[in-house]
Amino acid sequence: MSFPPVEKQMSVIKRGTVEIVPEEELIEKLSKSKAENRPLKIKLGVDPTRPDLHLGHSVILRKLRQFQDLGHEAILIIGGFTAMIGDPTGQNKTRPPLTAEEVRDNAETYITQAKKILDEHKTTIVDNNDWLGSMTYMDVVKLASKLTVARMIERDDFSKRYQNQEPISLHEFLYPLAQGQDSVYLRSDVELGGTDQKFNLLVGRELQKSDGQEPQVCLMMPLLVGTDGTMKMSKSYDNYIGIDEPASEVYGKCLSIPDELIYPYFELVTDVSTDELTAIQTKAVQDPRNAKHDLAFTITRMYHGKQAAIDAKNHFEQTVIQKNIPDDAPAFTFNPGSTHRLMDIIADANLSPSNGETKRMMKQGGITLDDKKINDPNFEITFQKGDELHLKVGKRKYGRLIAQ
RNA sequence: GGGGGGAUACCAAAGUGGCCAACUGGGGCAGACUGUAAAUCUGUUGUCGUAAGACUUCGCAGGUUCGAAUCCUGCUCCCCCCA
Repeated sequence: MSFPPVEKQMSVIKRGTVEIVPEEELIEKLSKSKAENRPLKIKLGVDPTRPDLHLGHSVILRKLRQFQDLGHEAILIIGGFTAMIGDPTGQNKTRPPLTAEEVRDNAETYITQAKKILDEHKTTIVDNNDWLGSMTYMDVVKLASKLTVARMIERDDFSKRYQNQEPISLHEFLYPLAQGQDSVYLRSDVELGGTDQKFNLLVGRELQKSDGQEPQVCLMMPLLVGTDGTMKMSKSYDNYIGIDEPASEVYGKCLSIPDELIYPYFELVTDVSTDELTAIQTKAVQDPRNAKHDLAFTITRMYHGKQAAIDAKNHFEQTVIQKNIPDDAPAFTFNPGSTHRLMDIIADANLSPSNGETKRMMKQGGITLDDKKINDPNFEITFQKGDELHLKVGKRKYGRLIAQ
C-alpha cells in the first residue's frame, strides 16, 4: 500500500490536535514511513476502569482511527496491569484499584464499544499485563531509578494533592513508568493522549531514549468539555454523552450543550469535512438552534444510523418542544373498576425515587395527568374500561396508564 | 519513634449537650422563561406517613445523661511537623 503525501497526512493528523511534541519529528517519521513503505506504530493506552465509552473517549479513539485510515498501525493497549494501579492523572484522590476480574469484564465491553469507532480488522489489541505483569521487583527498581521524585511532585495533580494534605500513595508514582514501559516494549512511534496525559506520554519518550530507541512523538488531544459546559466530559461528573446510550438520549443531550461547544464538538467528534467546518463556525453563531440540531443529528446518526437519528429528532420535538407524551412511554395496566392512589402508581412504576420526592414534585406542579397538574398527594384514580391516561412525572418521565 | 490536626448528608463545609434531619455553597430535582434537556430567576433536596408524627443518619464500637453530631473510653482510617 502507499501512503498519502506527508502534508496531506499532517493536515488530517492536526485536526483538533492541541500539541505535537515535537512536530518536526512526526514529519520526519511520516516521511521515512512513506519512503520505506512501512506503517508507523500508533499507540493508545486505555485503562478499562469505567467501561462505558462516551464522546470524550471518542475524541482520541477517532484520532487513532484517522491514523488507521492513513495506513498506519493502530495499537490499542488495554491497560490490564495499569488499571490495577490506577492512573493518578487529574485525580484529587487515589483511584481504587480494580480486581483482575473487573478489569477483564470491563476490557471486554470497552473493546466492543471501541470497535464502533476503530477499524476493527486493522486494530492490534494488546494487554500490558502481558509484559508488565512478569517484571521482577528488580526490573521495577531499575525503571524507577530513571525518574526523580522532584520530577514527579512537580506535576500539577500531585503537587495540589500534596498541598491540600491529601494522600498520595507511593504506587501512584509508578503509573507513568508503567505507561512509559509500554512504549519501550512496543517500540511505538507515536502515542496519543489527552492534554492531561502529557507527563505520562513524555515519560515514554525518556524511557525509550534511555533504552536506545528512537523516541515516540506525543500527540495531545483536547479534553472534551461535557454537557455542563465547564468540566471535562466524565461519567463521574454526569456530564457525558455515552456512545451506547439510546438515540433519543444522545440527541437530547447534544442539544443541552452550551452554544459555544457546537463548533468544538463538530471538530472533535464528528466526521464533517474541514470545508464544512468553516461553514459551521459561522452558523454556530448566527443560527445556533439549527446548528445544534445538525450536531445532534450528525452524532446520533454516527452511532445509531440515519433512521434512528430521524426518530430521535422527532421524539425530541414531540416531547420537549411540544411537551407531548411520547408514544413509547411505558404502559402500566390496571383492572377496570379498581382505584389507586396516584402516588402509589408512581412508586410502583419507579417513576420517582421516593414518595417524598413525588410529594415535592406535586407541590411544585411537576406531575401532570392528561395535562392537568395534580397537587393532591392523595389523588386517586378509578379506572374505567378502556381508559388511557397520560402521566408525566417531572421533565422526562412518562407513563401511560391503561385500564383493560 | 515523638508531637499536633482531622473524619459531618452526593461533594465541599458550618455546627462543639436540648432551638439539629443538621447553616451555607456546589450538585441534583421541580417550576417559570427559552430555539434548547443551555443561561437566568424561584422553589426544593434523609426514609415512611395526607398530616400529626415515627424511624434511620454526623468514621466504628461501647459508655455518661431525662436528652449526644456535640462529653468520656477503646478502635479504625487520613494529614502535617520533627526524627
